[in-house]
Amino acid sequence: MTLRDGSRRELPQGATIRDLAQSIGKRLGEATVGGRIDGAPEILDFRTQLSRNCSVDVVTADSKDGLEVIRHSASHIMADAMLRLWPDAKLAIGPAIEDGFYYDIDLAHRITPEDLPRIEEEMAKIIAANTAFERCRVDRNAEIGRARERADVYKAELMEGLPEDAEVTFYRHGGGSFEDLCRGPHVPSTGYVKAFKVQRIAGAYWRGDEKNRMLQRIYGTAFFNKKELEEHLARIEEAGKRDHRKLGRELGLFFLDPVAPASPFFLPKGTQLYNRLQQHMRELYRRHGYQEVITPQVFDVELWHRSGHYANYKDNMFFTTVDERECAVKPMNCPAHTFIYATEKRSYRELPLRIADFGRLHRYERSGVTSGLTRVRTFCQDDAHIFATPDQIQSEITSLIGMIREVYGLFQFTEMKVFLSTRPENSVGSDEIWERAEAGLAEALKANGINFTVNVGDGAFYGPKIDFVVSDALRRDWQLGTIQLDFTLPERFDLGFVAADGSTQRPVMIHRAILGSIERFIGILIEHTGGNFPFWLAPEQVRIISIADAHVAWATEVASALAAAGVRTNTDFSNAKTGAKIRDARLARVPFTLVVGGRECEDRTVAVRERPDVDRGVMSLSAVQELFLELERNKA
RNA sequence: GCCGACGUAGCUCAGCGGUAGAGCAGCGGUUUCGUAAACCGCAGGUCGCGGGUUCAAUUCCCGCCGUCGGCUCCA
Repeated sequence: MTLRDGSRRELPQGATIRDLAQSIGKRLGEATVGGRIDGAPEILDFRTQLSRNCSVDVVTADSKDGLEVIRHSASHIMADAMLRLWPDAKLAIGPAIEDGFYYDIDLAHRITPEDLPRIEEEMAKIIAANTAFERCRVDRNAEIGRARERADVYKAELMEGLPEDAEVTFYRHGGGSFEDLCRGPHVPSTGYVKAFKVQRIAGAYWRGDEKNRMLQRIYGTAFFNKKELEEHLARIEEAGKRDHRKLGRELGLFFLDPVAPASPFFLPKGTQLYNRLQQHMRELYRRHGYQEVITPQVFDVELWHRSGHYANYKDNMFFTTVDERECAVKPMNCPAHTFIYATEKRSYRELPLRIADFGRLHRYERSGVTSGLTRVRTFCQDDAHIFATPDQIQSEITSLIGMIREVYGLFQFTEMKVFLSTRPENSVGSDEIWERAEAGLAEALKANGINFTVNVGDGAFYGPKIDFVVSDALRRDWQLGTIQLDFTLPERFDLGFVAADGSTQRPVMIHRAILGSIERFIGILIEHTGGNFPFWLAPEQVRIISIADAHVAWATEVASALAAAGVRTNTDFSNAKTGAKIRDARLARVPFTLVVGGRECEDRTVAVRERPDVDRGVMSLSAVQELFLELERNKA
């Protein structure tokens, strides 16, 4: 066998992954929970027999892959615990997921939060017993019969979904007291699950289909050790503190009200942030050859029939009747931009034509899916449509990737994942057009040296897309930017340009957004920064605090000078104690606090304090002005 | 939309079949203070909305609306 590090080992015929690990060291043997053979993606059971001349990656409990095995085993243990508490429960599925695991069960008893500690107690007993996870091959048809007899419909259905000749395996623990249909792998024994928590209850449809019965889903998580579990739980708690809905209220940025469900009201501070972001994008547009337009809000429904939105998107649209004409509020800007394009006969010399629009969009979202700023019914995107010749696609996408990297870097989103989404079921356009578009995007990504994952069937109805997903400070993923290629709308709206040879040709449309929606981006930014926006974005950049009434005159002079220089300044001349005013400024996440007391009045200076807790010492008025202008210039 | 939980003062939360409470914020006053909360007082609520049960409902039941956690969907 060959090991990951390239070393080779000889083992007797029939040796398993674990034997191999044992032969290297006793501790490695014990830590082994599975393995990979010949670089295959699946993790195999540690009992898997090795064939001759294979290469093996040993998966140990403390690795990332091992964690997946631990979590999967924890989900079995949780299922066992629930069956002990409610013997009539029917098990559906229980996989390991990103941050833990879940198990879907069908149970007459409504599980309540009070039940969770009971489930944990049962699980602890099962783990303390430390019984082996045994793997057994079973006869598919016999097991389907057995499951049907017990009315174990979910397992029966799962097995029926497997091919006739599939190898069907069960995993047992507790000496056979619990068994479950499962491909595995699992840890050697229940005692390997050393740190777990049962977290919450949710509803979930069987097989994710809302036509099916709703099951009860119990979420939990497990880690290699207690310390990692604690860290994870602490991160969840920190995320709760940074929740943009909570900070949005505390910082006076925005609020929501039932009079307009899922439609945020932006307060003056939130609006400042909103406008500053837009202003930044406009600066970027100026450098990249974009032209901004303003387009209507409500259109005759005929437009949406023509664009394909009515057929493919009407469930997400708002309709209204005006002068007996049926109209729809725009959910996207693209059809309007085809009209902008078509106002003139276009020459190839004008292309690429880049049309940007901060138009307000409305999309009807089902009541259960809306959330804070991240999923709303009215929003605006940093939207633009690029009308280009087919051979300009590559260079436009390359330039877009550059813009995207620049913008995300500015907000310190350092990790970026890229997804290429292909043709969905509901779509318009010919196979040939789709193939060309998908290949075009893939090529452009490759040309830019970008690693990407393909999401089959996840494209927009008019074209394939590239999505850009960033990781925030708490390692949560958010989709921001998108680039969508569209050969269909230009056809539907019969757009053309005159080529160099005098022939009329069809342009391609590139739909693109970098921040995504401004609303959602603000929500993400609040959580990413915990409300500590960079100086250039902060709604209130500086707060000036007087120590006593005698200092108000000089403090006012400082405030006026800064305000005149364009710095967003507030004053706190209330009769509270200095400590209390400092505290208020901190809680408001104001980047700079200038304290003015007797000494400062005398020297005509200010005492500068920078968030989070840096004393910048005493500075002259001109020095702080220079500092702030510098920060603004550098977008720091 | 579906499953579950929740909805009490501007905010965070307590209470509970018998006239609704705290802290913070707000307002008035005292204090003029040097880097994370001075002190005293006042005011603030048809207990989400509608119906039902009851002598009596914020409390129990039903419906609706909204919020939260998920499912599905998605910028």
